[in-house]
Amino acid sequence: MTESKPTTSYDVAQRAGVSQSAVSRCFRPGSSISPKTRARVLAAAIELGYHPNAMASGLITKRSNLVAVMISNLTNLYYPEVLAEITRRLSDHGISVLMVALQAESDADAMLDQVWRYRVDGAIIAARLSPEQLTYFARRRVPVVLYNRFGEGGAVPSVCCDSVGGERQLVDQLVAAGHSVFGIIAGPDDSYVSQQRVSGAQQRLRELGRDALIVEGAFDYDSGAAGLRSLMALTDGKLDALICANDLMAIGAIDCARVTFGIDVPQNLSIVGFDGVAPAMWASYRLSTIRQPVRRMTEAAVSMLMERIEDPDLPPEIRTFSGRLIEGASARLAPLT
Amino acid sequence: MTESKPTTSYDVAQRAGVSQSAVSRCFRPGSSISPKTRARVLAAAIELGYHPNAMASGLITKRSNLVAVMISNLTNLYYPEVLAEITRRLSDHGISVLMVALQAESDADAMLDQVWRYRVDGAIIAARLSPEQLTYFARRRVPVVLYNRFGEGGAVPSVCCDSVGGERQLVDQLVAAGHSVFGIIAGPDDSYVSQQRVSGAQQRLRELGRDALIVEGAFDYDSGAAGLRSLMALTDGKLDALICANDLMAIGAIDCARVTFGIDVPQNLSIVGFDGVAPAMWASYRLSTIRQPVRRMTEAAVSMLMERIEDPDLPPEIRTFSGRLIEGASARLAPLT
DNA sequence: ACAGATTTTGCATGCGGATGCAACAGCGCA
DNA sequence: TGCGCTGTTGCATCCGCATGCAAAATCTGT
Repeated sequence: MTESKPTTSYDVAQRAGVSQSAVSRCFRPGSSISPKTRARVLAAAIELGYHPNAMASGLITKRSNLVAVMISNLTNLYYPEVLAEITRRLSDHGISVLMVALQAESDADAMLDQVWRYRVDGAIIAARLSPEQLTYFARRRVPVVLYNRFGEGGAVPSVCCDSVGGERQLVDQLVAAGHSVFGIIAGPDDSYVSQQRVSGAQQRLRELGRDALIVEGAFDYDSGAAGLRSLMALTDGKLDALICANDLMAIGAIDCARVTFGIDVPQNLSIVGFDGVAPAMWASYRLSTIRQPVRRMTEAAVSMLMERIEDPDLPPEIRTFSGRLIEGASARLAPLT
Repeated sequence: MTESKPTTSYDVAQRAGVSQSAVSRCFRPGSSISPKTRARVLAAAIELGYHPNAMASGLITKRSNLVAVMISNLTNLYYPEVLAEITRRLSDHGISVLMVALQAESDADAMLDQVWRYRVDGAIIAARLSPEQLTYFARRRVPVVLYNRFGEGGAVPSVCCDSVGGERQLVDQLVAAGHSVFGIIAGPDDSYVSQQRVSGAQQRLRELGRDALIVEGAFDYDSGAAGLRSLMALTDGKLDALICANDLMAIGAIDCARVTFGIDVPQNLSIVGFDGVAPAMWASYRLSTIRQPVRRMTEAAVSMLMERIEDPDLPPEIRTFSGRLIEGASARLAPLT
């Protein structure tokens, strides 16, 4: 019962009494094949457990039906959901995912080597790549969609959540609720997402005549706690409203506020985040945050990519989605009148 | 600057003034090639931006250098870490990951079709597959390593965390600390992991002359809360010690205990989990749990798989790793004397 | 029933690279 | 200088499937 040699289209052809071409055409939609032969071939294929060899067909069609999904920090709580969604949607298009998990930025080149070797049809990138690395995709005419990031001068198709708008909303409501001493915990300073969110918040605060102290974090739990400690020191304990560049840091900050400082959140300190990850909804936190519309964003990313795989000459396009404010219970918010 | 046609080994050969074979040998370790030609070829390759076509080489060597990583519920908090580790380790072996995210069990067959088409060299499976589906791997002689699950009668190589031992440890310490009314929130009843953990705990409780009420959950936050409510009702509020089949449910239970019932954890109710996910360490929870040694387990999974890719006739083997008890602060524990 | 219009089918070839084999170069030593 | 030996190189071929083209089969209408 141990079939040693994988079956080829020739085996199936022989079994069905047709030519190899006929077998090939059965598995290629749009080819001219009569229903009768088709049935015979399919029967033989099932009987022999035949599955077309994607490498052989890719070699000749120049379509691998592979898309690289590049994600930097998978442990970010936010990305697993994105990954799952993207994978599912791509497979609806008959496309498989070549997973690329970047650890350090340093190994991006080594990982890209893999990507080139497999002649992926496209890539969805939620990782920090250098402009040169992005240029390579263009040079090789491999369509790319960036996820929550922009390419140089908007020259690369992107799907983004409107960070600026989201932060403005948060700031508006924090200000309207009467907060006075604002702090911001940013992400790593080389992160687009962080830059967007921080400058969005900062700008709106200025417009409303407020100011904020900013400390840098690393998008993780610990740096939320550390950030809060810094800000408490800097403000002499008067910190009133804390804006975190993502949920994970907000959660870290909430815990730190309660445990380390014994502060009541949101009574004495309002904390807001960004992303809308699952733990943000947990009863201990009920984080006030902006939830990214992951479904719609992944749907857009995948369809934009597919369009560009069909027609590589489509112009770049940036689709921005508004997040939804989750009121939560970690901040005193008031609608801006 | 837009290179329309991807460069082939022939292009490189011509540029370097050698034969195509020479180019091929430069990229295939162990081939006989002189340092001089090698240097010339590599220079030409870089100049032309050449990367060997993995589909073409896979076609002839019958090695795709792809491994399928199949994961069912990526949103499980535990798996992203596993995925990241596995991906990293595989890429150290020059192997890329074909990501397969199962949503419903129903679409496993459709996903497997992709796996067969790409002629993956092996698979690491952290998803529920039917015995027949596993048999297909064997029939096609595709090595497989199961992650935290077993095949029929131990016939498939597996890497597991010692659920039974871990649960025994937890139970021992709970009993030693004087708890009396035990409850267990299990996972879905078709989950191996859940079966192991629950029966491990249950068995040890019996050995120590105790008993436990069991309710079923779904491994997620909400079912932790729901499970606690059920158990509180069943025990008339006398529940004393709660054993959850994973951390996520334990976290849900803790929140529910505090918020819904106003119970002090661990003063009036001890709650323990299993896995050691990141949120379990957060200050709001400080969950008492068993941490799976993810590093060692993924390392084992990858090396077992690689060995079997080299030699498909290696006998199946099951490697079990002990988890480490994290004392946390969600349960009153006492070392068993 | 037959010419013409329309599928359906098989043949032959090529995608890009790996590899056995034979030809070849370089080297040491007598 | 010449012989044998080790180490390189090129040639030809094949991996499994897709596809243009021409031949064969089927259908159409009269």
